[in-house]
Amino acid sequence: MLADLAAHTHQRSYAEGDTLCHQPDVAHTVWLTMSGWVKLTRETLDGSEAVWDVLGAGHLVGLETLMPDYRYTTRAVAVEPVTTLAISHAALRRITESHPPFALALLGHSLRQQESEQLEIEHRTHQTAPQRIGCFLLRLAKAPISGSMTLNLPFDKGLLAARLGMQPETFSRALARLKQDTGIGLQGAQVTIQDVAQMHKYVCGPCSGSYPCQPCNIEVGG
Amino acid sequence: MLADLAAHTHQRSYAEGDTLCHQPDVAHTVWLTMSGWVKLTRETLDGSEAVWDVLGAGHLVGLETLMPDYRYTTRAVAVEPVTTLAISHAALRRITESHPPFALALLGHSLRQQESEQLEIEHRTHQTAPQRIGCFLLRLAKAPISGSMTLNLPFDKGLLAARLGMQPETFSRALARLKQDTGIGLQGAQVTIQDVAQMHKYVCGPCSGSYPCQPCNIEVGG
DNA sequence: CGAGGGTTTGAAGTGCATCAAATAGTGTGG
DNA sequence: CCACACTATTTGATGCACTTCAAACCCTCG
Repeated sequence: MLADLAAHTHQRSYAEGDTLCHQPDVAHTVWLTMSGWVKLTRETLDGSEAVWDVLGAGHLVGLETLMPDYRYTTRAVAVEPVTTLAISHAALRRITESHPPFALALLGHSLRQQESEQLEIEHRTHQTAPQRIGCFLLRLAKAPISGSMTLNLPFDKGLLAARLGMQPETFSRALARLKQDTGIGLQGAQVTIQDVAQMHKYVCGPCSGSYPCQPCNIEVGG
Repeated sequence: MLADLAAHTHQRSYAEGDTLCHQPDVAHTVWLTMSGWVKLTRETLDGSEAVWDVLGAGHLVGLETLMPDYRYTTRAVAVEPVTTLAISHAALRRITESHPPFALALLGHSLRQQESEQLEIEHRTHQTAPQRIGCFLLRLAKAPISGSMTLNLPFDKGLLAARLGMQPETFSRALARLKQDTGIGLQGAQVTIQDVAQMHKYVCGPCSGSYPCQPCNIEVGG
């Protein structure tokens, strides 16, 4: 089975700005991201573009196309140089339908993804902008329960703002507010969290997820 | 296989206010709703309760428990008298693992559910309160592309407000605003949409979903 | 050096939440 | 059948968070 899958999978790279797939197209490929960031966007009826998610390494792009009508529901664009494993859509469907353990693994993936999306709704509904940024930082860092740590914002602030569902101006002000409220250090794209436990307390009150907020799309490796 | 499933499934009814499952409990049952409304809620860390969804007939409650650690992620409470098919969690897992077509069907269900949740995020992020109400009405009505129609709000306005992620006061004002903007008729819980096409135009601009907004949890029958 | 995109800052406006209170509606016991 | 109690809903007044429009600043790169 693995051999079969491998036979229909090829490594493929994309440069910054390259498009993996367009929103309403019939699927030909499903990707497993290996490195780099991929932006998922959707076009709204009134013509604007909404950033849906930004995926790091180890995520599947286009899995929704396994079901009729086999069309991509988002556009995927490389935000920086990206390497992927490109899996033939037809082969993936065939293998999924013929190998029960594989289908079960995908079911598990899908259910976990759902949990992640439910948390996303909680975040957008109940967290303030500074809290959403802090939440993102904690998840990005895979932060331990306590202590301090330094990390770098993984892509530019404008995109991060869109990913968190806010305007760039709001992001800028919210980050300043977060600094004021929790004493984080800011130096360009570098952020230092003084006290992870305090940040958690500041951030996680409105959510139901137990910390650390497991289901997070922003993960490097996996 | 169906016989096996049926052997571990029993019809079960709940009165208004009865709890089907609690948030962090290990699963024993998965329910298929047959009639009545079931409210899904989550408790946040700071102690308040957030309404996650309100399910009509034909929906699965607790499917997320198929994956480790086999715990319910929400609390489910009957909002009115409810009838369900209660499926043994152990049996469902066993059948899912041993019957590939069944696993595929669940995978399909899960992927569609994901699509539904993605639309929910769009709604909460980009629609105004009046638009969210209009969107709900259109989906509730399985509205045709044009014409007019009358329908009844399926449960009380306070719960509906929570389901749509807003305060009761906001709901009241937003409904009045929707009347002013689109000329709907209001008489208690009865709503008359004068012009479905116009309502669609008023409501759907900020979303990417094609109308009619298919993935909707509020469906009677299924 | 100059152009252009990313980022910050300022000022004003919108939408929703919150607190408070009035009103409508519903079920109960008398 | 009515009065009461209680809840659901509406209405008013105010505040906060985020958006929007505008402009300044900064930084990189040709």
